[in-house]
Amino acid sequence: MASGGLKMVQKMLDKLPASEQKIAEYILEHPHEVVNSTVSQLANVSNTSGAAVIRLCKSLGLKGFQDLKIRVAGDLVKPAEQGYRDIEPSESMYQVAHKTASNAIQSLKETAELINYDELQKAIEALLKAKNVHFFGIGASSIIALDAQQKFLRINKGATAFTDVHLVATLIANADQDDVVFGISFSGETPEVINVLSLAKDRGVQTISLTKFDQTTLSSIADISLFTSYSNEAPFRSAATSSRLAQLYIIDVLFLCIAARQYEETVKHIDKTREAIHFITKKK
Amino acid sequence: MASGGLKMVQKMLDKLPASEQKIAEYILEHPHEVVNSTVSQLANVSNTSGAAVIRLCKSLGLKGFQDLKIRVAGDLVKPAEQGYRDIEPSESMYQVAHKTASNAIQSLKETAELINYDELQKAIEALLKAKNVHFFGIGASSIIALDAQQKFLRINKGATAFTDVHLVATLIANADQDDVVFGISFSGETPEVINVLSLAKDRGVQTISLTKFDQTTLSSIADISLFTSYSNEAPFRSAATSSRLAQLYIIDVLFLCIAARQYEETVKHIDKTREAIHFITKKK
DNA sequence: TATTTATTGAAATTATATTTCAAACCAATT
DNA sequence: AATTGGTTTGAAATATAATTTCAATAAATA
Repeated sequence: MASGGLKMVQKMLDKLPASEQKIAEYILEHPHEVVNSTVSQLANVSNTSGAAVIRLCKSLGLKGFQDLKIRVAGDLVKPAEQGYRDIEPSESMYQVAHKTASNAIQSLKETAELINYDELQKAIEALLKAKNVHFFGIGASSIIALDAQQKFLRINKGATAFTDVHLVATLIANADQDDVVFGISFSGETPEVINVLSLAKDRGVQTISLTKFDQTTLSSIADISLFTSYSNEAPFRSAATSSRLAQLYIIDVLFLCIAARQYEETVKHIDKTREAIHFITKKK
Repeated sequence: MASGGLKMVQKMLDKLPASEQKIAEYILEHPHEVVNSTVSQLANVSNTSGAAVIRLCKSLGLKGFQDLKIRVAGDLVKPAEQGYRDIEPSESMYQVAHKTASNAIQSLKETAELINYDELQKAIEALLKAKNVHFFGIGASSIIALDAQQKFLRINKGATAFTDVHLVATLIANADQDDVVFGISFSGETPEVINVLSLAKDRGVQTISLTKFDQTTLSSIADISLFTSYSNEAPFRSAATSSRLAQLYIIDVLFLCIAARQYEETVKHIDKTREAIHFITKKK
């Protein structure tokens, strides 16, 4: 469970202010020491202050210093991971199939580890309360939005997934106070998605973002930010393979958490959906 | 490094005084909670006192409570669990996230194992030769079709993914001899998809199916059949979670095999695509 | 240059861990 | 049954650590 602390530190390293960076470097170099030290000890060895240590924890999206220690401790017992491998010219089908599977698995594992359960909790509460959820993504992310829409409609939650910015603007303009706008963009920098979330925020509509784990414009705008694992893009993966599975995975987790929270009701809705589809199909 | 905390607790269990034993039992039953709680929280939930908690730590030969937490955290980082498990009522977010991940991983592994490389080879040849590929799926599978379309368009392969049966019939009526109709249906029994593939076959257009691994109507109709792992449907998974990831995985494998076969060309097309998107985005 | 904005660590505050200690318990002995 | 000596216990006191606040400073922007 709790782990991935070192990965978080690594990822954020060059986006941090100087003092936090010094601490981050120390952590990466001496993870074993960190696990058994206190805030002020860490402040000392890295020539900074306790406040900076706490700030670093928060910058990483963690609850506090304890949380960081727990996660780093988790990293230290884990066997070395396989890592990502890109597809190369004239590779055998067998190799392609296996690399693809192991990249996907890697990505799922990392994404699961990176989940911030406080944010997830907030997202679930917001989604439960909302009358309508407007999913919005463009390009590859539009597919994630559609998938999410399908899922939520099945449990009788109003959901939209248009890709037309004008339409989405209309929806937001008329949105209820409890509704949610859910922006999806792997890079977190897609202008259309940023605009849509900005609009929503301006109108006081709640926003959730789903981006790669990073300081992205989108995640900084959103009230609640969810993340998938980040992996360096290599030419072929850029056509979005594992990253997309990770996004779908997060959607699944949201859906299933909500489903688990209202178990009986969900089962009922899903049964109704199934019957309805059966009815349509038989009719021909 | 730091781990084995749970083992220590287990070993000592019956040598401990009553109050410490209660705490030890709680730790063994709820290790996840323990990792994120304080001395007094643990004292409360186990109906003892803070002092007893500290005494337990010392009894185990540890330095203190922090040390215990770190070691338990280490124990919790275990390799992904095996097998499928359905979501149950009022499950914790953490459990949902991990069950979902391990189900997905399991499904991907199985699907990779099930690949028939002769059929895959045939599918790749057919797709390489085709001027246009018509992906067709309904409901959850329509999303897989859209994903496939996006991928193939990126490498300059004509691709459609309509859900309107009339439109698809039109496309097939006018299809080239080398074109491919690609039917997607997890159950393999969706009437619309069966009809579309039947039509294609009747018109002498090549057909590929993607279904669960089973004797399905769809796979028996298709010239080339591809499969994802089959797993008994439980109420919640029926909302298609892992099965859909497995379908996307197969699409990825197809795409990447084709990409690997025409490496230079693919890289060129993907670069062009990226530039085009960049251009559109900048324009505003 | 003036003005805002971000970064920083010392000190205050708050939370948490640990120790102390008197009371309660219990088993063995008279 | 009463006495004794050793355990065990948790409330309260204390010590330690984590977190927040805030004013000073540095960097960016106008």
